Amino acid sequence: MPKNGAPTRTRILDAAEALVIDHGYAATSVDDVIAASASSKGAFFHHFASKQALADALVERYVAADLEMLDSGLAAARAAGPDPAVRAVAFLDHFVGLADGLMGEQSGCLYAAVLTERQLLTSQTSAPIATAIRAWRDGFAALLREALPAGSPIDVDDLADHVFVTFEGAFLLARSTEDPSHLRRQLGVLRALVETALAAGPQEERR
Amino acid sequence: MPKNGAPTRTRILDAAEALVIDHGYAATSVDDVIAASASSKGAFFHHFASKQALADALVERYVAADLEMLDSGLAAARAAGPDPAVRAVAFLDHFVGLADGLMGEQSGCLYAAVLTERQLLTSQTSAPIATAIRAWRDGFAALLREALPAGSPIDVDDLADHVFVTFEGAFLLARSTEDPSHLRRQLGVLRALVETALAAGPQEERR
DNA sequence: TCCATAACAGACTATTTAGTCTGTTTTGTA
DNA sequence: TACAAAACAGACTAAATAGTCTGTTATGGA
Repeated sequence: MPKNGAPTRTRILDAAEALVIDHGYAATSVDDVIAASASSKGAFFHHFASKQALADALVERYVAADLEMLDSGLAAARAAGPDPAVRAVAFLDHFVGLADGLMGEQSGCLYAAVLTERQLLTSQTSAPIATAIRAWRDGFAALLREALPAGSPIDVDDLADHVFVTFEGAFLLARSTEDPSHLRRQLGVLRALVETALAAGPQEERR
Repeated sequence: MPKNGAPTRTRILDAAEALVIDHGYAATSVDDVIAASASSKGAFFHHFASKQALADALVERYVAADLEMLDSGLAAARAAGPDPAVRAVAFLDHFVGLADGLMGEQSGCLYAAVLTERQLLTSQTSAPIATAIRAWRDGFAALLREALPAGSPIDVDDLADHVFVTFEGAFLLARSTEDPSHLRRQLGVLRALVETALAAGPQEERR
């Protein structure tokens, strides 16, 4: 029996992730997670010291996957050619293409669930999320810095943060309207707006 | 004593709103609300039949205030002059101006708290939120329809929804970074992007 | 001037919840 | 081939939680 506990741990994490994204952390009881993962009290507290430790592990795994998704976008941008504006738009296009697939699996984001509950904000559980947000900003800002016309009134870091803002806002919009296509549509809006902003010539040459 | 229970009811709603926005609905106990509002079990269940009924009243009041804020933006747009593009940008400018004030009072949005918990989504509590989102979309879309250049690839409804998306995304960003200025900054980004998109001539005349 | 009732106050209860504790079953390993 | 320990299984517990119930008090209308 003690050959390998990893599959059980993964089953618990999978069930907990789905439940927390859908119901929220406080509204998800340990017994709910146990039932959904077909495990037991013993199994749960063998793998996680507390419900808090589950939250930590959940966020850690989710952030790792998120950073991989960021990297795939940065790779797509580099593969789009040498032009900075084309690269920046390709970065956004990459996620427009992924959007429907992301919403198919589970129609929500763990970040939103964690960030709306103070008990998770104060307990270092959310610290990796702040790191991920920073990575998305820095990654896209590097692409934008070379692409934005000189004299643009738009702050590069703020525009880079707008990718995260669009993701999270679109997840909430999709939940309220029960229309999962909103993630793709909102990322498409951002793509179109950024493309126009990058196409606009240097501000001082506008007539 | 039974002169008027409205002040007590308001105190309970005020305390509950702050707690739910900060901690989430499930993480806020009725006893927490009672303590924060300096009332009692008797007072609470005299004014609200259940915790669920509190959530309903909370959302109803919040939506009413939100729709008033929308109207103030539409009024500001009309007051900005006859030019459709100027009006649309003035609408966004209005909220850029309000942003820091909104974050000062309480650094979060009830919508995000409600939309992340399934139990509130299934119980009609969140229905007024969907109505409010629709009102924001329709209100801003009407302004945009006249202002967007012919042949723009951007869907008017989706761009209109992006205001809600920016608000909610920015609230989450602000909570993660503990920097309340993000609401103003992200609304500023949206304003600048929309201004550029509206300034871009009709798509078929671009060279 | 009553007195029905709105507006509370607070003890009490049934259920839920996170976490504990005692066992049991397999292994990898000495 | 013992055997220490990982990997569970599940009964049990103390605290928290939503909601109830019995009072009490002060009005405003008949």
